[in-house]
Amino acid sequence: MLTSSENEETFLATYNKREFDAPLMTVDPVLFTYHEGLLKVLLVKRSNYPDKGLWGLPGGFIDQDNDQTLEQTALRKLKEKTGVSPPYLEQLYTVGNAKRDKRSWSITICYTALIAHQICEAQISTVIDAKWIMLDDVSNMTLAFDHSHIINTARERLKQKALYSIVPAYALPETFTLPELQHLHEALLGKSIQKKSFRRRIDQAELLIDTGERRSMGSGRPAVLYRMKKDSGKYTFVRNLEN
Amino acid sequence: MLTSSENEETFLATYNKREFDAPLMTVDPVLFTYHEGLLKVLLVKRSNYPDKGLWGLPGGFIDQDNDQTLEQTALRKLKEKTGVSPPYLEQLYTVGNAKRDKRSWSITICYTALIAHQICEAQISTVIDAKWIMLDDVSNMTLAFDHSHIINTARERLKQKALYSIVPAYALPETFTLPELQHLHEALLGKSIQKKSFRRRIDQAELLIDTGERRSMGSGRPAVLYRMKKDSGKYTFVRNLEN
DNA sequence: CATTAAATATGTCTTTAGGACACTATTGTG
DNA sequence: CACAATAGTGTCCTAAAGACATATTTAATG
Repeated sequence: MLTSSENEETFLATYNKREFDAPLMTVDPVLFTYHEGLLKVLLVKRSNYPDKGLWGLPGGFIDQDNDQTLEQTALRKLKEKTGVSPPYLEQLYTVGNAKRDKRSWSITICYTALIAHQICEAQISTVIDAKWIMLDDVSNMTLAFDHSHIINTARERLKQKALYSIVPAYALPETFTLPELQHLHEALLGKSIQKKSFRRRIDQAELLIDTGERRSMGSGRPAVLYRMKKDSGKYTFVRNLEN
Repeated sequence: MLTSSENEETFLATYNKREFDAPLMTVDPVLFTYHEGLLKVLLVKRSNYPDKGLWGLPGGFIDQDNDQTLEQTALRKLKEKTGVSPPYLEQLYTVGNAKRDKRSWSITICYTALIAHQICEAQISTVIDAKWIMLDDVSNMTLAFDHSHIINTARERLKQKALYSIVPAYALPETFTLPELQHLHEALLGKSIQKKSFRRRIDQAELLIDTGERRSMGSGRPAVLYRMKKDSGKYTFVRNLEN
């Protein structure tokens, strides 16, 4: 196909013949948050064929008239459900094959997104078709399409990031304490971290700003509240080799 | 769209109306090799509208009748040009926006691929529309679409991999020497590496098999030929933190 | 055949940074 | 005021990379 078209008119004539079997094209963001010591992911209940009634990712089709980029599609779909745009959005990977959707060949571009629970709590609690689901419960649910697999991949990638960056901090409120961040990392890694090592690495990388304020969690010494240096665009706190 | 379709028939009726403006969908592999101390990338001369006559990536449209997955599309396109399937193929990222192709909204799923130069030298030299281009020359060329940017991204990702893995070794023949591998890594990183550190890390990770053979490059002590442990599926040679 | 040049390979000391864990600091509570 | 609970630090140990000198093995040369 398209072997002999040499100008736009010829191309369009040829291409339109192909469109009858153009693949399904969607964008699927995996939005994580961290609240009350638990990792959660945003799911929505499907109202259409196929897999109607099942829970799945808050994705959808690209709106070619209004979305200029794939990221805009991801943000638009998230805003529909949460009311806001997440501060962190990064492309995860793209799945495309003939089997994942019973309708036809199907492609979805997946994103990992992070947001503070408090920012969208109000909006989400008003709609009945969107919910935060504990990540540990997701493995026991039957989700639409291959969304379980996509969520696992996103979680695995976020786990890797927890080893060398403070990207997970975007799942926390704007200000947060180091113990909070450490617990989030421990939840992602599935094991405890040496407090001293964790703090040392973050200190040396100069990724956080001391707000001067403190927060007390009941009894015990209050923890210092930090804020991310967002201007730097730098998240990693382990050295590069061979520098 | 698709808000009220509840079964396959309704869906198809609705979906077919959308197809007139379905986005363009392509797969674009960036195939690297390393030969005579130089990094090279495979480019093909476009024979069709748009950007006819410009060089670009050896990509193309998904063949829904024959490709079962996106990887199969990538491999098929590479095989058309090189005659073989590369031993390393990994998804890079997906670009999708309204501007990258003058025809319409366009999406391309990009892959990084690596292959030994000798394996496809014969086939490539027979066709006039495919060529190995030195990576350093690519920045001075005007390529089709946003292919320059895609190649830069692929190179940057491969550079990162050179810091902690021996994935670049797939750009070498099946057996290779450690000095060869080091020079390849140095070409990717753009600076010299401490020989001892490099060898120590690779030794400890046990990623290579000593073939027992040696290869002499003119004068000087011959270097031991190694082969990758392919069964292990393990490429990284730096420790994980918090293990 | 001895010497040298060139390349591969290793020995070893230094430096850096994370692991372990004891210790100090600051709060609320009975 | 003692004590529990949580936050944060001091310090020694260990692992691994950096730096660089040294040894090894080959081809080339006179």
